[in-house]
Amino acid sequence: MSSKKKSTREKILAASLELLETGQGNSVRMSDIAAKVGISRQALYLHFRTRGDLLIATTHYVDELHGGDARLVPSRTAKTGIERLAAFIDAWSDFLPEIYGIGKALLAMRDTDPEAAAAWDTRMQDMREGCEAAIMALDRDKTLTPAYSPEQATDILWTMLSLRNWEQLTVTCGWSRADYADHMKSMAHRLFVANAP
Amino acid sequence: MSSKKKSTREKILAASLELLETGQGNSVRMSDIAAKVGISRQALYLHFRTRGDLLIATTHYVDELHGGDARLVPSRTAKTGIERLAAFIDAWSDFLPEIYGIGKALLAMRDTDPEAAAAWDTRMQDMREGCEAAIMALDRDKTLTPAYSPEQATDILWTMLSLRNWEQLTVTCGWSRADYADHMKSMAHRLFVANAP
DNA sequence: TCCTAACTTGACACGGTGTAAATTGACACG
DNA sequence: CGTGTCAATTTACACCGTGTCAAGTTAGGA
Repeated sequence: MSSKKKSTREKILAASLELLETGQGNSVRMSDIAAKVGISRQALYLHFRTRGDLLIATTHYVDELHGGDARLVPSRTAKTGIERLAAFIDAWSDFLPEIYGIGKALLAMRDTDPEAAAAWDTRMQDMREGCEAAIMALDRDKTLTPAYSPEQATDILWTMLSLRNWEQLTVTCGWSRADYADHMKSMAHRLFVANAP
Repeated sequence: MSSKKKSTREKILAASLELLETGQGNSVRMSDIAAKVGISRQALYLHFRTRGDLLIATTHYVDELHGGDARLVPSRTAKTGIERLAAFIDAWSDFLPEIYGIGKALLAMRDTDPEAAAAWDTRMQDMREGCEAAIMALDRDKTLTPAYSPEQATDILWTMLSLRNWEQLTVTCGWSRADYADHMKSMAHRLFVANAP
């Protein structure tokens, strides 16, 4: 933003993101990133303690690039709970493809790197709050189905919207991004809105 | 079954399964399995070419133990599509916990081991056929919602019932197995049955 | 000019997988 | 009884990716 010539640190983050974005997930190696930046593998360790650190920093970089919270604003200004739910799903549908690669990488490290797991978990926890807010808005409007408690409904919505499900539906089942967004909204409506048509 | 003293191969498979069942997934090493059996790590390679092979063989071992297809029989004998859908979800809910560990391990190897990926994929493809059959039964009864095509409905049901979703709902959200089965049935009903109450 | 920070090269330790060769021990068969 | 075979053993090593370390280079600023 400020300086025209990017710092090495930024170049590393950009390269890391670019490699991750192709969906290679965990198979992106330190040497791949170094090669892409045009520096030695060891130089990466001058900027990031471990691979996990670099991946975590990359997620922050993504937030910075794409304005993180800002994109959820429309969902917060929605009038009804039903509109809020739809707006939230739309915003999330746009965001998901951008964090696909990095998410895959962090998820793959879950078992071995607690820090990476924590980084991903806080992100998903933030997202869960959005789910909860939408469900609560429905509840306030008395349009939440009595079939589930607000907490259960939040669990379900949160799970439905997971990165893995997005991957399965788009990559494996071949759904377009529009299909994904439309059907998720339709599903959420059928699942959570009382007396849905 | 036949011989009282298990062959080393069987002992290996049993040990592998037992370690995997604790949900450690990919972090189960060859040396762990060897130690559990009480043989040397290298001896494992006399029975299985690679770690991937061993994991794949372990999935077949699970099938053998738990009768694979047999448990889906009730769902095939259901009278109505609605009953069939519920019976299928019940059967799957019982099966899921048994393949959790091995599934996690195979999924973790997806990116690096094509054979392991293929082994898991065929399994999931079989399961998808069950989803499809249930959806088709609804369609035949004219009780499938017009909101989704049979294929889309199959995609959705298949995704809903994924191992990852089961993991998130039970492990992370703390649902009991009964909660899982009940809510999945309820969700499927709301999503797929026309004019669901 | 000299200092410093960033980066380089080269070497190495560690952990995990997989390969190879020589050895032991048990058991069956002629 | 010997002999062959088969399972399993030990030891040693190659490969790969991460992470560390030491010593040398280069560019820019005081």
